[in-house]
Amino acid sequence: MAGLNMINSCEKCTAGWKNFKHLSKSELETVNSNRYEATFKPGEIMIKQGSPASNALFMATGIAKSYIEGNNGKNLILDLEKPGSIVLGPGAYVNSRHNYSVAAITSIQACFISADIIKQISRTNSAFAESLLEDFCRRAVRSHNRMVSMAHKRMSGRLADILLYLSNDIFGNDDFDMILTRQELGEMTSMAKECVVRIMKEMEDSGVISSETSRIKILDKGKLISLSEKG
Amino acid sequence: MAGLNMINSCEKCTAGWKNFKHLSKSELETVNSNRYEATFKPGEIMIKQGSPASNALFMATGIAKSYIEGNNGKNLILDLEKPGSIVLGPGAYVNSRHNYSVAAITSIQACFISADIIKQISRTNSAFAESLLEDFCRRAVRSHNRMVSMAHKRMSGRLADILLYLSNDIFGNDDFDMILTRQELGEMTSMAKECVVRIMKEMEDSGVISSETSRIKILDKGKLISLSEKG
DNA sequence: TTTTTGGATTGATAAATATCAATTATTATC
DNA sequence: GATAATAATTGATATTTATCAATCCAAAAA
Repeated sequence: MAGLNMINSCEKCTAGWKNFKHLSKSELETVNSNRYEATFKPGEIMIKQGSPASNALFMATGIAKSYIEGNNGKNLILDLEKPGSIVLGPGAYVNSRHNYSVAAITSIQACFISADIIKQISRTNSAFAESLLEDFCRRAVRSHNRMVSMAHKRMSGRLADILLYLSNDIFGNDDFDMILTRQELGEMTSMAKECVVRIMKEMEDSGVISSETSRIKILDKGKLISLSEKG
Repeated sequence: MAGLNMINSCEKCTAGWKNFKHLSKSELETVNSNRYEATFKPGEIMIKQGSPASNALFMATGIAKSYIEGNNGKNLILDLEKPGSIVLGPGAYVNSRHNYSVAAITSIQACFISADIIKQISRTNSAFAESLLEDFCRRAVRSHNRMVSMAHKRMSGRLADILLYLSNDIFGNDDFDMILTRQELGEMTSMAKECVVRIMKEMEDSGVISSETSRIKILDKGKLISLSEKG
């Protein structure tokens, strides 16, 4: 199954899930021989909400979105997934179903890793188990921050939060490709796509960002932070 | 430290955290001899956001609220805590700080249990560690549901969700004391307290509930569910 | 290059929600 | 039980946000 550019083995994987550092050679080899590489084109669904949570998804390259499909046809983007992180939804430990979907934003290389094997190893390797706990907890903290942002802030504050997230956590750069559509930005901030456009225009008019549809540059991070804090 | 009515020892605790069933006699005794009972009056803060996450809080009796204190003086109630559940915020595994506060709604008996001891036991008892994971994951799933409710539903749908939660998950009864103030209902649904009043009045006028300020009765659960689904 | 298609944008308008200012219960305190 | 303090309620109004209906643009396909 190996052979693509970056992924020859878990051990040599340039994206390497940091939790794997807790694994012994033989444990890592177990994972390595039970993984399935896959590539995805933008827009393709990688994990479907409601399907059996039989696999975790390791992100080797590219960016994906985790999102909940609401019952009225609306989506809520929970988070973006970047290389080096593993997507093992909490459903794996609750009802063995994925409680959200994951879809490729960019082209993606990924590995499916059996959830059973991850659970199995976590039963015999406590350091690995603890690192799993840490992963879930980090997501919980982030999820709480998202909730506060959405519950307490008006549109400009919410959009500021997402732009700061993209800049600080996803790209590590104030100048980046806007890989999300206006619609998706809305699904991440709980606002209509038209409102995304309008608020971004306001930000551009006031010199906070420069925006060229598919490219964003943060010109005044201080102002953006203050928009976020003002709410 | 023991001696109050319900709590003589972890082993005999009538509220018993179900995860403790995975503990050996001696592990349970370790927990038992390292717990600190406390009682709280309504309104008292049990865990303060930002403080060191040195203890988990086990709920023996009563109801508490977990809530995030936003920076503009607004609170967001994340969830209610009821007897038998343990409150070990994700911060314990992220930055060793509580990332939300917990306060008593009713009178409460609780035990503080050292977070270090819980972590320690989870390192040697994998079944217990897995049950901890399950707890965190259950909360994550619930948190996702809350996010969808808040992001996709209008006020009546959000309030319907909370009333159903109180009825199904907290009291197990369609007729219950409304232990939350209108303000708190608002902090749970992201709406102004005046709006809570108005929507509840609408529900009463349309025969969905009967409401007497501090007592709620769900008269037509079908309609309430349909309000929740309509969004 | 031309056509097609889906996303982006704009303006006008409607709907939802918050805020403000009183007023009226309720509950707690003396 | 009288009084004070807190919560609930109400109506009027302002703000925020969503929706609708056209266009406009830009990338992909023919």
